[in-house]
Amino acid sequence: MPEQAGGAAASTAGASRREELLRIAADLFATKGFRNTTVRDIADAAGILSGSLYHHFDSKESMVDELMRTFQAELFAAYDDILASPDDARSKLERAVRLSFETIERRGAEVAIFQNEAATLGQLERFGYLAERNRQSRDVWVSLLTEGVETGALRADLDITLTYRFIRDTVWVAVRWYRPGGPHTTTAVADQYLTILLDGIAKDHDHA
Amino acid sequence: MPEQAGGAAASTAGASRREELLRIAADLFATKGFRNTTVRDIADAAGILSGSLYHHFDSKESMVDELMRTFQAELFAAYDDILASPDDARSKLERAVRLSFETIERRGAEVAIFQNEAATLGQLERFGYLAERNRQSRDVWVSLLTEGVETGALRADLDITLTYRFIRDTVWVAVRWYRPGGPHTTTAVADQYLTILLDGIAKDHDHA
DNA sequence: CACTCAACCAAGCAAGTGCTTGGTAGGGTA
DNA sequence: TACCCTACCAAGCACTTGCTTGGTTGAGTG
Repeated sequence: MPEQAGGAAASTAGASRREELLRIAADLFATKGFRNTTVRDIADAAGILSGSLYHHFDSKESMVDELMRTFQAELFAAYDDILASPDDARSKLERAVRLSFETIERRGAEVAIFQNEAATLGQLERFGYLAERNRQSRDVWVSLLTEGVETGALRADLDITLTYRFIRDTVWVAVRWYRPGGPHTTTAVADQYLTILLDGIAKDHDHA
Repeated sequence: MPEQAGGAAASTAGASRREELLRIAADLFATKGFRNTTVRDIADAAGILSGSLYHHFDSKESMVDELMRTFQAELFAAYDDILASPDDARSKLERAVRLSFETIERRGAEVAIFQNEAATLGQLERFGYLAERNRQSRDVWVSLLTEGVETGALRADLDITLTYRFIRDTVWVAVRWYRPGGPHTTTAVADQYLTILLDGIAKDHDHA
């Protein structure tokens, strides 16, 4: 009788049922939005009834909560790795950029959810850590850029704050159009962006 | 008796009540999202009851529809101006970038709504023109970039499609953080972005 | 003065929403 | 055999949501 199986159920074999449901929810949150996704949507996609979700999770809210917490923990561990490395500023900046595009590939749903829902969810006390993570992230980029300017690797006339925002916007909003398995690899995308970011799109006449 | 006036009512004096309500709705759609904004939210902000909105509009959906149609018409008229100008490719590209940031200042709510809801709304037949406008916009940027490469103003090794996406993402997503009356003018923001986009953030050692 | 009309109110309906409650099936374990 | 535990079902409650309907008000207009 339980041979319904809506759609994306039998994918992750070894994972627990709970993780399986979380992934289904993540994909729906990412594509339809959190508020716009009903518990019945999630249940349908999993092939169960909506009430059965509450055997695994306290609430719909705690599903995003768990998704965001684990995602942020993973991401900032990677940031820490970069910051702790002995590389020069330019190399670390490059690594940070590449990390973003790779994260979009590996954790696309989580990135999309964070991009689209952080402002709304952040108003709830429970999700206060999202704003805190935002500050942390800004500090990472600003310190890398500042170090780059101070060591002479980057131009001295940059507005660090604006530059940070431009970079952050571009590397994360790419989640809207980047598709794993599509025409571009994350490496190709990162290469092209780093080329533009570092040297610009204008033809350098003085070199020709 | 009608001295309720929730909040942002008595702003546009000469405007008709209808336009006033549209603006209130636009601000709410932009900050809370379309689906996440209820007709009661809009009515409260206008100081009336939710049912009274239906004296002015057919539905909540037709409110966004009207907002998006007039916005797109205005924006693409400006694009056409740029395309029709006799300037060289680099100047036209600069104008297109500046136009985006200025549009964020003048029509911030509409830009935010389009950025956040186009994917969701676009699935409805009624909003099919949003996808069409997206294609038009891409064509504008791609043709400007292509002309730039062909005339030698831009580097020949650019991936036009990726470059287009990077530029589009950065100039439009700025609506998330740019605040009119804040620390930066649109001109300052556009100047800084054009500097980075054209010449990059790396220090050019060959010039020193 | 009779009439019109834009703008609104008061009340409520039908559909959808998150979540609860009490129960069941079936595999493992003492 | 008796027990337990995970994963689920069936039904429904309380609330929110977009929208409808019939009526009211007050500023005009012939």
